[in-house]
Amino acid sequence: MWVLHVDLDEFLAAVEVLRHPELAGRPVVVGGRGDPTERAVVSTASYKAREYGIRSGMPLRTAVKRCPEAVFLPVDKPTYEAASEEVMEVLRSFDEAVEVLGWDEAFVAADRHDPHDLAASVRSRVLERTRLHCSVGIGDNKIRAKNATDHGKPRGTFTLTRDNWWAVMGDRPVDAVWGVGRRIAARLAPLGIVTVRDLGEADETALVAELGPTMGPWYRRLARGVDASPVDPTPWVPRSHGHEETFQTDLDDPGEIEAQVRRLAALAAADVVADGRPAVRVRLKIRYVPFDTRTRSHKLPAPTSDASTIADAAVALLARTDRTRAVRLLGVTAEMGPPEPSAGRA
DNA sequence: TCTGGGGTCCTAGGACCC
DNA sequence: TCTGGGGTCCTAGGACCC
Repeated sequence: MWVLHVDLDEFLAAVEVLRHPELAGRPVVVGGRGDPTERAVVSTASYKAREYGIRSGMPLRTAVKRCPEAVFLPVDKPTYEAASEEVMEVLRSFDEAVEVLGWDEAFVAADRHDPHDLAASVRSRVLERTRLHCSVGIGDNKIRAKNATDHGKPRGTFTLTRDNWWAVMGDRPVDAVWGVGRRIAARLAPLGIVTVRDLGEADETALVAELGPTMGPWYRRLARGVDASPVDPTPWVPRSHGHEETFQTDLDDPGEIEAQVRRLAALAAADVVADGRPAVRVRLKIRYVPFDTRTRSHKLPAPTSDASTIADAAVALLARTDRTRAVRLLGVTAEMGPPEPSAGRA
């Protein structure tokens, strides 16, 4: 039993190059509103831009310093969503389960003895029908397939199984594993856990002491590449809808802050209405200057899709924050109830 | 490297109840 | 009242991913 992890190469940049062919081979940076003087970060840098050290998550202002001649383009969500949907349709055209992970990646079940032909077919059919290149990780489970893709990029295929897991991953830093980030890596380092092998062979009680009874064993399993979960083709049901904004200029006027909270709440409420499931909780996020972030949340007395109820709840949360400090970011999120498997009693 | 915007999931502490 | 133990709900925050 095999799993493929399909990941588009430089996805946002590649989509932009399709409609601006003259940009092929140039350093292209997609992020924010496409203005490198603004507060925003890189969503995707083309491979050419990466040669200058530009990476996802980097401030645009840093990116433009590294490569002043790069082409900066705004994030065009509807276009990428449409391109993503085309790709996912191609993946579903193979008679296998497809689990979508994001705009540019998905797992595809490969229920056969040899998955390599399927991997090759996926890459060629995606290219033929969408003109987009992708890389494919082949694994004996989802975790190994996901980790394999990095080694296949760009435009390639790589196979990771229990047989070569330690040889390929063992000496890499712990945060090379999908699901282990810089924070966990920093907490593990003092325990002498630095490599993937260190984590996979770590004493479980030490991990439980540091990371808790659930997460400790979970991270150890990740580092061993152990995963029995199936490719799940169930359509995604969102748990929440939110909007947030980092302001180009910090906000210090309370009236303006409240107006912005209402604006963001209206956007979140519109998404809730479009989703067709009422909100049960409203969360306010506020990031003060220079960068410390607080959240306040409130369970609504009753589920609602009413925009003014949601906005009033967000403003009530704002009243529970420090209103004397300058504000860099505001966000409002509406959480829906858990997806209902069937119509229960009220 | 002066640090976006969309999300998900887990943990811990306090309130409250029996 | 010099106060046990278990369970659930709510809230805030942390960590991760693309």
